[in-house]
Amino acid sequence: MKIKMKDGSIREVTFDDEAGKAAFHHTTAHILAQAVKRLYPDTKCAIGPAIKEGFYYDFEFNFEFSADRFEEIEREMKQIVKENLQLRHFTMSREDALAMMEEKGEPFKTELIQELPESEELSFYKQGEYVELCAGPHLAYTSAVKAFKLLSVAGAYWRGDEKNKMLTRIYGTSFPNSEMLDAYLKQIEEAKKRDHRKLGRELGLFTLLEEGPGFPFFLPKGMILKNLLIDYWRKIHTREGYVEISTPIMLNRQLWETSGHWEHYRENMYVTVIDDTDFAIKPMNCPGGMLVYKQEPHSYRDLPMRVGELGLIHRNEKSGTLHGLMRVRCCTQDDAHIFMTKEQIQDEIIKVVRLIDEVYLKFGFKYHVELSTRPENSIGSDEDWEMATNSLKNALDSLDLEYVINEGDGAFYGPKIDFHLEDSIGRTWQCGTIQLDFQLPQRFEAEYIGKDGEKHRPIMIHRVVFGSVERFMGILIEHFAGKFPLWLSPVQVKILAVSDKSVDYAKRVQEALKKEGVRCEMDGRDEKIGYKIRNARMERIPYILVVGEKEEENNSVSVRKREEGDLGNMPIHHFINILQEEELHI
RNA sequence: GCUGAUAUGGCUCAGUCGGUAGAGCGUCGCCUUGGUAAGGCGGAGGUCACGGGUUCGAUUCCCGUUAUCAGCUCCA
Repeated sequence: MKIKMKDGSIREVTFDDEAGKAAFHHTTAHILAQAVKRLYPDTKCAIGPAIKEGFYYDFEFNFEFSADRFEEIEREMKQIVKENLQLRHFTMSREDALAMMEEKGEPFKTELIQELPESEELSFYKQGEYVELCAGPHLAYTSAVKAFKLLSVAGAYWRGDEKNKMLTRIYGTSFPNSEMLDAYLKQIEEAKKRDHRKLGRELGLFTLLEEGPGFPFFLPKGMILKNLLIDYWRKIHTREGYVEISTPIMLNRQLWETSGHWEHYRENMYVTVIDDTDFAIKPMNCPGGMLVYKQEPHSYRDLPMRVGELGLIHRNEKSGTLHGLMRVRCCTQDDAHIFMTKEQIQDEIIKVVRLIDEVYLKFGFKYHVELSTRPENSIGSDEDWEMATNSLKNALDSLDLEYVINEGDGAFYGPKIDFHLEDSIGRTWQCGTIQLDFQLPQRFEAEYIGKDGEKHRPIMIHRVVFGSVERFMGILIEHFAGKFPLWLSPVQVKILAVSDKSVDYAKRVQEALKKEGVRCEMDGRDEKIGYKIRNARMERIPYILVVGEKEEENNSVSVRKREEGDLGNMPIHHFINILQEEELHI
């Protein structure tokens, strides 16, 4: 297909090219806006870009808009596609453009034009009666958009600022043919089946109740999973030279004033009063960690000190942001604070990046990295911020890691490297983070004695690998669709007795497996074997053992593997070997 | 927090244009002793999220609250 560039040139692209796909979606957004203007002429148009899997367009309607109107709009869009309008590019002077948008009554467009550089000729695209301020590129004709669908409607702030008016955003997607559209819609449906909230209920992992919005309850099987993740975490952190501490959940106001949280994070903190003194439930572990560091004097020989803490933190997150285990009000951070000298910064950051990479690789996660720089609401000197930011940059560069820069998104005390993981429908969630902090050691007057016998100020890294155990579990559940690797499965083996004649034998098999540390359950219910298999399959158990009179005769088990199906009959010890070869425990 | 939508047994959902509700799965009991994805019969289980209002009467209509869902803003 052909697309028209801003300079008037024509390029041949395909839907598989990022640029081609974006132009395709973007053109569909224009078709949507044109249809909306035809149907509801008083509607104001804001912006309508292409996004990863489609497009959206923000409108201001003068009536209450709902998805009931999608059908009507889609019909008009089909008409526009059928009309096969040519998309024509042209430029206009600023004055003419302003006059035109004034005349058309498009205040958002007027605002956009006013902010574009004065000298520049403004780029427009026109299809039929519809004209749009737009840098393009676009498809040459509307008829190329053979298949599209409006997907959802939601509010969105004008220019992404919550102080601005809220507009109505319509999301949709489009493809060169209806087969591709159907395949996409089907894929979305499939992905929804992996939603950790749904699987969490089905597999009995966790629950969220109205009694505690954002405060998850972990059920026995979810607790096994959580504890296994923590076991793994402890194992690798011990190997990497970390020690572990635990600090109180609640500490007095004075501490939070010292750390700066009282001033910078107050609205997210739960506060209570004890003996007339304000106490805050910790939203972060660092101040407690600082107090531990200060318990005794330190020598440069002690550094770097890597101090881990699986800290239970509470944050008053806005109600509309809560999302299953991904966004909660109470979670366990797999935190650690590393105290070190300036010379050790680079090395330590590299070590942490490598550790995070190792862990994500272990689970087969794809991730992307962002470097977040100084925010507006920050503390500390320009020099410190520059040095901290450069240290992070240098570490990433020396590891040859790709990253994007997230301007102004750092913590109030320092810049950070963030690791983002994808959920089942492609939303990304920040998990691991490495934050460099010069401020807290100063505020707490942390010290170490140098080689020169003088007192020096250590530098601090805050870092998490999982991020929060809860969010990581959410990602994990969706990534594996509940089919966890053997070592992580809450139930590794389920033994099914063919009939109640074999229940005693099934129990003996269970005992034998338990001796090897296998987490196994036995289903001795008065049900047919096909039914029990179906049940165990739906529970995503890695190995199912069918045992009946035949097996009892020769002390064997019939093995059914989650991914491969029936493996046939074998002696119990042979089955145990199979488990051990597959990584039964970490 | 904002915009919109939703809230009916443990789960997934019907339903009532206003006259206090139904299915499948699950659960319990009985029958069945069954060999690799659902055997049969029967029983129990619901203040229709919560609080107001309108009405002779509200699960149904209206208002408010809470929670959930999608997105925005914010964030691990």
